[in-house]
Amino acid sequence: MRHSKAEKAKTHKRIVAVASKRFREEGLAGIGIADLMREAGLTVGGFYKHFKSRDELVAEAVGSALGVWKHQVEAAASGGPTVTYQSLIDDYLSEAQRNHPGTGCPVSALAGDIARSDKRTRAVVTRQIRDNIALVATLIRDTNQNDQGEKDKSAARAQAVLTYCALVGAIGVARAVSDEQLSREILKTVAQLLKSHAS
Amino acid sequence: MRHSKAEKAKTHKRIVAVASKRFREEGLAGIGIADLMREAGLTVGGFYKHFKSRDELVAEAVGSALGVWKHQVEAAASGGPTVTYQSLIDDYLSEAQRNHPGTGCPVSALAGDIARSDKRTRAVVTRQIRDNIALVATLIRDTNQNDQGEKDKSAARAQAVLTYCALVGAIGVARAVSDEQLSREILKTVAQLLKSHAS
DNA sequence: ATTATCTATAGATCTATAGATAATGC
DNA sequence: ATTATCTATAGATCTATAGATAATGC
Repeated sequence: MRHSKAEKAKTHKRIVAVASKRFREEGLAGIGIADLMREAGLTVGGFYKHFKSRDELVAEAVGSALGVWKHQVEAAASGGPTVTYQSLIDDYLSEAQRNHPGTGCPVSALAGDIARSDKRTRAVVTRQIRDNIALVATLIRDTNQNDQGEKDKSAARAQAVLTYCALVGAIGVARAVSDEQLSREILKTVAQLLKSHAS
Repeated sequence: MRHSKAEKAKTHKRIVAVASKRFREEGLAGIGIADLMREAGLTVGGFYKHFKSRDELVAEAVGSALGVWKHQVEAAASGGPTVTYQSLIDDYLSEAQRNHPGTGCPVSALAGDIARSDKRTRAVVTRQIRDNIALVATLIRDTNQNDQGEKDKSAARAQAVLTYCALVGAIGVARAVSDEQLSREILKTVAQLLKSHAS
């Protein structure tokens, strides 16, 4: 019945991974502990040896989701010249991302829930959002290579803030709308305008 | 005990008004029927003489919230030259709007929940979002009075889509973030860039 | 006679805890 | 001895329904 400490750590990660996906799909209040544990191959009773409360899992799962997302973008960005500001936008606003909130950016899927969450969750999210905006700003400055002054640095940050918000909003609205045509128009239009504004 | 049909209609509106506010504040799953009825001065038992199910109230409350929001903007817009594309942005991205989701745009507060809602709710939302985008496009064309061609019409619509998504995203992110300074930077930056891009 | 509201409650959740079981770790 | 997991359940929800009450509406 009992597992080793190393096994427990693995189990812990599995619970967080399941929660991180299912919270994005169902909302932070949309799935219960029993269902999450079952999907992780466990039963409800073991939950509280891993987390003090449900809210603690929420904070960890949302933080993990944001961390994984940022890590993917960073890894791709440092991997070579194939990932750019443009490709980030096209990827973020793709129909695949829209159709699979469980593996996408947690801010777009959970912004409303996060705003209503406790201090810890919001603190984790705040740190990650700050990093994400900085990352977008870097991509923008990489795109406009001839601009290097302080003025362009703050302009790049401003554009990064707008881009980040527009991405989050566009995916959110595209998912909310039930008309496929309108949904696609939103994704395409926002992607196109964001790309043209940066250059 | 029993009220007249006219009274019942008033009661119905009161329930929808309370739900419309509280859903935006607490999320679509965040408040129960008993609490909503109590806030409307009623008890839980009477609920199902007004709605076939909780989901029916959700659809009606979200639709009502969007309708009221659009009506306010339209009424202000047709009331005189004081309401413009610029003032809409400043109002939407004000700290007052950020701090009071219960009376603000329901899409920014509930986008995630709406995407997970049933067909009826999403159909209502889709219609209203379409109207809202068209409304923003009209305001943009009023701003650039010398542009009247077909080309500018579609450019105005594209800009309206971006603006709408950026507004929704910016309020959502500004509410999620717990650092007041970052939150304010987001609101100010997005407002400023949106206004400068339109002209 | 009909019905808008009430009180009360059935049945289905969901979070958190208690206590048993069996393996790890000292 | 400790502890990671299990089964079982207490206690607090929440949606929806049943049946009573008293006013409207024909």
